[in-house]
Amino acid sequence: MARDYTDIEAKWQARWSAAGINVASRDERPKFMIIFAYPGVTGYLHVGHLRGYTYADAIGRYKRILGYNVMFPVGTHATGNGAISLAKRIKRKDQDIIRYMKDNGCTDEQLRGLNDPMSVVDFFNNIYVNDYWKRFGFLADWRRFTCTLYPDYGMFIKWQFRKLMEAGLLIQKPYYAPFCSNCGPVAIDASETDISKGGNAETQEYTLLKFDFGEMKLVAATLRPETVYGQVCFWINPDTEYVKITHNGEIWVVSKPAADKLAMQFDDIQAFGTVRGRDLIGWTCKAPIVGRIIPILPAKFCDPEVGTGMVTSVPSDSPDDWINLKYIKDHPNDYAKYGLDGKTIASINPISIIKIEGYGDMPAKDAVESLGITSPDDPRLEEAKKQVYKDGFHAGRMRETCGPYAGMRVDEAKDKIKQAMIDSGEAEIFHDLSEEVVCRCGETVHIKRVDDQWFIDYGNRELTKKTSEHCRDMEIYPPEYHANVHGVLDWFRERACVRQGNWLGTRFPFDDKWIIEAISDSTLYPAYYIVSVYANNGNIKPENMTEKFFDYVMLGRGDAKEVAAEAGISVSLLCNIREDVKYWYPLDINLGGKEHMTVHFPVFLFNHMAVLPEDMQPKGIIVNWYITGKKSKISKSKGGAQPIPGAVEAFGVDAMRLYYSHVASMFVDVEWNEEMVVSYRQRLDRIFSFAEDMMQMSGDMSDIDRWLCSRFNAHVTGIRGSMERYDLRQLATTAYYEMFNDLKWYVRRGGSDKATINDALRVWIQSMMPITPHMAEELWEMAGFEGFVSDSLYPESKGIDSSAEYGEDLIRSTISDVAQIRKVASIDATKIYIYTAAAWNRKIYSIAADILESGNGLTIPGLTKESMADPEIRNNGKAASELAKKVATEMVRESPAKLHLYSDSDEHAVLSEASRFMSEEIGIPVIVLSADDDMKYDPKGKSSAAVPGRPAIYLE
RNA sequence: GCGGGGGUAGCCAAGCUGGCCAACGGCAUAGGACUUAAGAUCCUAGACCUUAGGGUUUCAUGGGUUCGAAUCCCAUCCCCCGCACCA
Repeated sequence: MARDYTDIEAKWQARWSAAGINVASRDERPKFMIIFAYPGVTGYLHVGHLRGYTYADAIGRYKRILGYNVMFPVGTHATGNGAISLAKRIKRKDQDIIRYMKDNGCTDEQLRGLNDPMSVVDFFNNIYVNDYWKRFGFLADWRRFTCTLYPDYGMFIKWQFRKLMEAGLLIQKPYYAPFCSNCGPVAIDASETDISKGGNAETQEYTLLKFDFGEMKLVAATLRPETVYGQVCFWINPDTEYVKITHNGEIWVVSKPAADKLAMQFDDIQAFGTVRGRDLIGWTCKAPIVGRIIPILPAKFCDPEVGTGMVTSVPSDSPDDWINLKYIKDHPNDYAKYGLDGKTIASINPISIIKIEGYGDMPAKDAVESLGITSPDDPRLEEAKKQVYKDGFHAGRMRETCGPYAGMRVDEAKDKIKQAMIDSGEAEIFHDLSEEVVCRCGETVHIKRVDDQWFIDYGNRELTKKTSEHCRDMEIYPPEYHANVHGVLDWFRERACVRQGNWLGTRFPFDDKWIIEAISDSTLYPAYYIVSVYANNGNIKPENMTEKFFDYVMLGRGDAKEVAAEAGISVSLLCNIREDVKYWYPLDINLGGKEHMTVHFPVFLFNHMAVLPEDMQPKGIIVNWYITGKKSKISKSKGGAQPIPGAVEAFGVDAMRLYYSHVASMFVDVEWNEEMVVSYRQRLDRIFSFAEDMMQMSGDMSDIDRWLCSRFNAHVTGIRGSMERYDLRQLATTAYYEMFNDLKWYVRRGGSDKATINDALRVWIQSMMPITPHMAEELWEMAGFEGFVSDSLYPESKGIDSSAEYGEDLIRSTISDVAQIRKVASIDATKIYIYTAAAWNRKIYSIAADILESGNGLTIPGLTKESMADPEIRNNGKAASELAKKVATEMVRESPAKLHLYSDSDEHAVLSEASRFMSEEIGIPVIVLSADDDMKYDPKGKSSAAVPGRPAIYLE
């Protein structure tokens, strides 16, 4: 039973390749261009990644048999520092990485070659193409393969940026970037590519509040500038040594780490002295905005590493402040050593500033008390703080103590108060990370102000509007994303598009010190696949790819002769490429994982709109969800996931492709489950054997042949309809279950006609080809069909034979009714009598059909009256009026054609024909009689219950 | 918080432009066929009740719209994801 799928796969992959059916060249057919969002080259992929890629191939294959000229190109994205850090780690023989590489099949010899980033990229490019995509039977046009680090690709990116500049979408402004003093800019993300600690850190915006203290200013950093009206004291860590710095003509006092951080964000910071925390305590300072003179108190919780190491105190709304102030008030004697007298301490009283539903005057107090916090060291203070902040920010209103802001919503007041203080010189803005971030080199990462950072202006109103409008006409799946993408586009603002430091990528064309970052160089690239084939075969070199060259081939700008001369290529080549672009673009489908919904897809759309004309805008997006591991996403960096070569070996490519396609819709995460894959593989085994058996049959035509043809025509219509929506799961259900079941029923019913079987097999194999192409080719060949099924043409439906289907349904439902009666009545029958309905019954259906056709509407009185006009019907009196009533109520929404099936079908002939079959199925002799037969055997008078579609049954 | 998605029978998972739905399909389960046996395969059953093909109650919970709702509306509870220089 077990087949060698590996051999079958290899055989057909080789034949496809030899025949070049994967190659996409311009011709007269309509085109279809599909890509999947290329993966970043960051290591080995696992079985989950192949899900989306497989969908792209299956869709491409389906379009191919519909007669489209399909282009399915692939590439990889290697921009960034992934390859750099991988190469570094291999070079320094990092044990984790060596083990990871070896576990995935990398040999020692290969490892030795992987000590520079480009070797790493080439190594993985090779694996992706050969071990993954080709191994999965993809009909991709391999000649078009490209990678973001190829020089020719870089020329295209430079051109893209020149066009963005031309469109006024490149802007420069200051930017606050995570920065390592050794390595330059670093990326902070959960996968921790650049850093060794702090992947979840966020950049936070602090407001620096300046408190007059003699000629100096004590500077506190706060995330809640709206609470300044509640300031009643000032916290300083007595054990910290603070530094004095000058900035903008002012003298500031901040912690030493804060001074260093400030120096990265302000140009003029000069440190010139120190001041001990304990020396400041007991004095007073003047709070901004309120002008209140407040005492300086000691607080150990002031961390010199956070903010400025000084904190303004708003006990009404800050649980920390509340509990600390309470502690001091309760233990005034402990503070005498700081020169604080009890009277001063006692005079400090919180000021109520924010009204929140469900809280009293002092939200901080309520939060602290409801959690039962009594000590300043309680770790639950963090929770209390979050709760108060959250409730206050979203549900709070400023009280009358807040001057001009009284009555305002807190979220609104926050920005206004902050801005007012900045305008009056009482505050400035400072950026800091929410937790410690450490660079891979060991240095702590801080936020640095970059003045001349380049951004792509995705906030541009006109661009957003045009892009958003275009999306309405696109095919975007799932539909939820089609609805939601507008929101995502609106939400986009400027986005930093270049960076410096440890980075592989294309140099920014307007300033060489910048390198284009990883999102920005992977948005317009589908168009480049049209050109890459000419770069790959050597017809055109990177130096030929001038701005005018791309202007001509992408935008049709300029004069062919002049452009060709300038670029140094022939006019015919130039025009040929231009024709290719006109033929292939726009892209029909860009398929990618759900992680792309908020970043890649929007910028993909924006860049197309910004650079290319109306008729080259993308037509479709499909988003696929993940295959996950137990409990968590199987991550390529974590290892341990099922490696692809092993899985392919164990299950076979087709079984995996069927698994991806059928186990769930595209739009839901699925937990990887080997048993499922095995069960799909078994289904393929069964289909294989069954199809082989069918090929051996050579019987005669019978009624069941009409039925099978009709069913398969319905399936063809169904598949065509589902695939309009790219619904591969429905395709799989039809091809691997419904069609299979129908064929089994056909055989069970004695079907064996060679011609019918041939037709059915042809369509069946074609229907399976998009998902299990290798098996399909094998069967196609065994059945003796010409050429490749991958290269065949899918038929149109030849129509439905509803009377054949009606007859077959009648037989099935009769068998099922018999079974049910036997079960419920627990009768041990020895013979079964089936009575078909009397002719007058059918007449009523016929009359009902006429009424429906006339458009008068089917009603009980209407049908009864017309029926009773017929003497034969009237003779049956009550039974007739009952049936008329039943028909009128049940069939009121049916089509006349359906009613005619009831009235015109010769049920007696159908069931008599099938009586032997039914006897075999049921296991007891079945005798078919007609209610019209006066001489029939009918001891219990059951026959009168027979109606069309439902013969009477008597068990004896 | 903002934005988005979801809760379906033992498990996974379709359906969700309202009626063809007791609800596709798979896995697991039970009965039968085949077999010396096991396995594989095939058929049948599958919420509950029912001695004639019938009935009753289901699609997170509670309301509502409708002749009719898993499907539409409202409220509640619970789960998941994205929030930027990260592809």
